[in-house]
Amino acid sequence: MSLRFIAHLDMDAFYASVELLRYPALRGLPVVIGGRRRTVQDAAPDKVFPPLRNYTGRGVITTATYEARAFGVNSGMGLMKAARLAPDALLLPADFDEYRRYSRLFKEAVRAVAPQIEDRGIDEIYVDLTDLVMSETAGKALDPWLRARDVAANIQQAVHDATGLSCSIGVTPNKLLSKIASELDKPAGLTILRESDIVGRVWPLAVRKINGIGPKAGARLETLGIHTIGDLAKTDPALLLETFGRSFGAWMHEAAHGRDDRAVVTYSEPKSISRETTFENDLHPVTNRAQLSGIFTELCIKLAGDLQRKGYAGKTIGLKLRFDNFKTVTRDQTIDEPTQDAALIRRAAGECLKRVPLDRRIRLLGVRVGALSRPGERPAAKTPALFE
DNA sequence: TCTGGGGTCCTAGGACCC
DNA sequence: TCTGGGGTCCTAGGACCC
Repeated sequence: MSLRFIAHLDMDAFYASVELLRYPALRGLPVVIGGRRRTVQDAAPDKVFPPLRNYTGRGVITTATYEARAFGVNSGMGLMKAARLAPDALLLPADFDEYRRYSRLFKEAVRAVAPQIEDRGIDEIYVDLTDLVMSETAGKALDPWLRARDVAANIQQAVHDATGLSCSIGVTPNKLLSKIASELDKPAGLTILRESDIVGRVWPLAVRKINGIGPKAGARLETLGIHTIGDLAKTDPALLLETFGRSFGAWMHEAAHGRDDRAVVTYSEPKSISRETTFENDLHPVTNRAQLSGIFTELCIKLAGDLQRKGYAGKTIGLKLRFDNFKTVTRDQTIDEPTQDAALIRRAAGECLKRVPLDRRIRLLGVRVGALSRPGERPAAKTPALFE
């Protein structure tokens, strides 16, 4: 594949930064976002947000300001644990509508500068800058990497103008490296990595910095004595294939050498839509049957609403249960026709539930619809030819 | 005092068809 | 009775990501 210029843009402490725009007095203080969702009461002008120390419940941190992160708290951490580390940090409820609004704003601002965008969730995107960079430098004695840096700086400025928020950008020849690069100089960083920088800048990093190597694979690599990306790059590929399987092992080897030819995908259809909820207290399938049933039906109604609003129907209905020991089971069932109807979803999910042994308390219940199609279109109608 | 909610992708076995 | 080689769909679980 010929040389590309791929950017990864990551908003800095996104949810927390949006809240600081609304509550500038909190700037400079340790603040975490998490727990329950924002309610109308939270909008009161004299609203005082409580310190973490008094928190009870099952919430986790979705974002923390850099001042809060200094106490060792981070995304995904239980709020109870975070309260021990940073008792004086302020806890704000999450306001996803507002974050989505800012998400649209920053993406529009980027699109005005560079239109080839791949969505990676609410606060990050990949941007393919290749055409922009090449059209300006082709046939001229300009270093395309300097041009790429200028474009990235323009994007950061455009995002700040549109939202008042900062972001960090990495620009490299591919998505894998750009994802790593954007993290190297947060917040408000702009990091350029060329192929010749891999050994010096990427190899010293922990293997977990590779997007796709998570807690499990990271731990297994540790036991093999492989700590850094450089260690991984120098590992005999045969050992990786043996330990992690043909596909994953080969991918790891390529990733460690900074090789990745995935395209920036500017549009994709959703594969599934789901709703799930964790209860404040674990519920017993017999004793709390009525309550569970009510929550179950409500999830199906919300899910049906999501499907209708987004214009999808699906024919694989899935159920998810998490028990008090955190063990998770799923069941699914494919029905004859795609649906977006709450009652039909509820019925199919109810059938799934009958196939799960219920001998423990339940902490989470979820419903999912997959095999999506747009109603009106048949899902790739397969009319089997009779004689073939 | 553990561990949210919404997703994607991969693997693997079995059914079923040609 | 034993022996094939695909291909697709369905289901369950798990790793991983934001």
